[in-house]
Amino acid sequence: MPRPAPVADLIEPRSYRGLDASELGRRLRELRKQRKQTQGALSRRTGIATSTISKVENNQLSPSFETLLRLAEGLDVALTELLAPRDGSGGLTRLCVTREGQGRHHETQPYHYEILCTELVNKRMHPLIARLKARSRTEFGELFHHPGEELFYVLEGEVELHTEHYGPTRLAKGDCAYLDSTMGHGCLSVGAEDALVFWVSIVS
Amino acid sequence: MPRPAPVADLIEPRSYRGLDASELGRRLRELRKQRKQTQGALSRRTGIATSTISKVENNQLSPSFETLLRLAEGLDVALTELLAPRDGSGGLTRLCVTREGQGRHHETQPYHYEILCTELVNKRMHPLIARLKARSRTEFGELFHHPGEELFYVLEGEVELHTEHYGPTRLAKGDCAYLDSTMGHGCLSVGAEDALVFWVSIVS
DNA sequence: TAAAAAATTATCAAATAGGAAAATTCTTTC
DNA sequence: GAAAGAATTTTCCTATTTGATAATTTTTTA
Repeated sequence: MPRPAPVADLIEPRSYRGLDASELGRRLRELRKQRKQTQGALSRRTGIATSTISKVENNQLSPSFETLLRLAEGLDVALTELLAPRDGSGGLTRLCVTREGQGRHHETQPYHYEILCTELVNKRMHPLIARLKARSRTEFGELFHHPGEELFYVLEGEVELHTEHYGPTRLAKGDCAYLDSTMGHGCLSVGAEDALVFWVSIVS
Repeated sequence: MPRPAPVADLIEPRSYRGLDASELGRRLRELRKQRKQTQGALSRRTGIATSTISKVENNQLSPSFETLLRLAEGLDVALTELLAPRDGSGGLTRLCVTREGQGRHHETQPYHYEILCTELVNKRMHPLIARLKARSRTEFGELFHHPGEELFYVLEGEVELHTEHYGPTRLAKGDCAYLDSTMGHGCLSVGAEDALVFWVSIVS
């Protein structure tokens, strides 16, 4: 049975600022106006009564999932676009720099991790540098698997990437791999020295 | 006025596959099981009756926005995570490898890009290698700004990172920076040779 | 500015969601 | 494998949402 990756535990999930119940109406009206649609037009496109649309826009009722889906479709937006307007205007500008060797170090069986930019919480991607200690498939143990995606770039040494659904692949310095983390995966060092990779992971 | 980054144009927006009405139940149950919660436990956390949770899980009713919000909160996930599971949690296992120098090359004024893992669409992160051509702030021109977040790791040379809200920062080989892309930003080479960075960007 | 048209909101009946508790199904324990 | 316990589903009833239509407000036109 695959085990969850230890990184996943170290990574605090991104705090999401979605709409709260009282903002949905404003948001719906905003999108509709943007598209220069009237309630009537939106009603025709979605089959939802104008009276209902009015009540939603005025936060007088909490529409069902069905209704939300039809509204989003009628506005030609993804549901997430309706419910979680991308920020950017939210304007929380941030910057974080980690100098070579100054990350937070963390030891696991097959990898030594140096986790980078840990001062910055709420980031969506999680960069780290991993030194691959395992040198054989058996030494690695069970493959990791967890929700999300990850990619890595080989900085030093030679890597053998093992996954659940593909044959082992060799990667040399300068090579890059991208994979779906739900698929069992794990990296070994196969060169003379332990390999070093720059790794970026995104959860769920 | 800041200009949008040319990378943004090259990156195909992540194709969003939202849930349709009949998938919500399965999705809710999946998340709940993942967290090893019972309907009873989730009920206690959210104040929603187990009977209601059961009906939602079996697609016997279409929960209101209120209820959706409370369910997401009780599961400790963003609403979007409940409603729009990323591919990958859907178990579409994928792998993509790009060998050194084999990415898609793309020239812009301040950067030469080599975009990696382009065969894989629908990925959330976008890795590339950038050679920094600009050597002064004026040569760079307007700072880039676009929705999303990005990080980079210095592979060669010396980098000066300019941003809208922070003073310029020098980065040497092995250093890593993480930033909010909505803030104006741009990198210069300040060493003897053009600097080379491994860059990862995530849009919206 | 008055009248007409369009858009939005209020009203009320019908349909659907949501909760309490009983009934069932699934797990554990002996 | 039966009994006990836990988890889930069903039942039944109340609260809320939804749609049709009427009333109101806003916009357009003459």
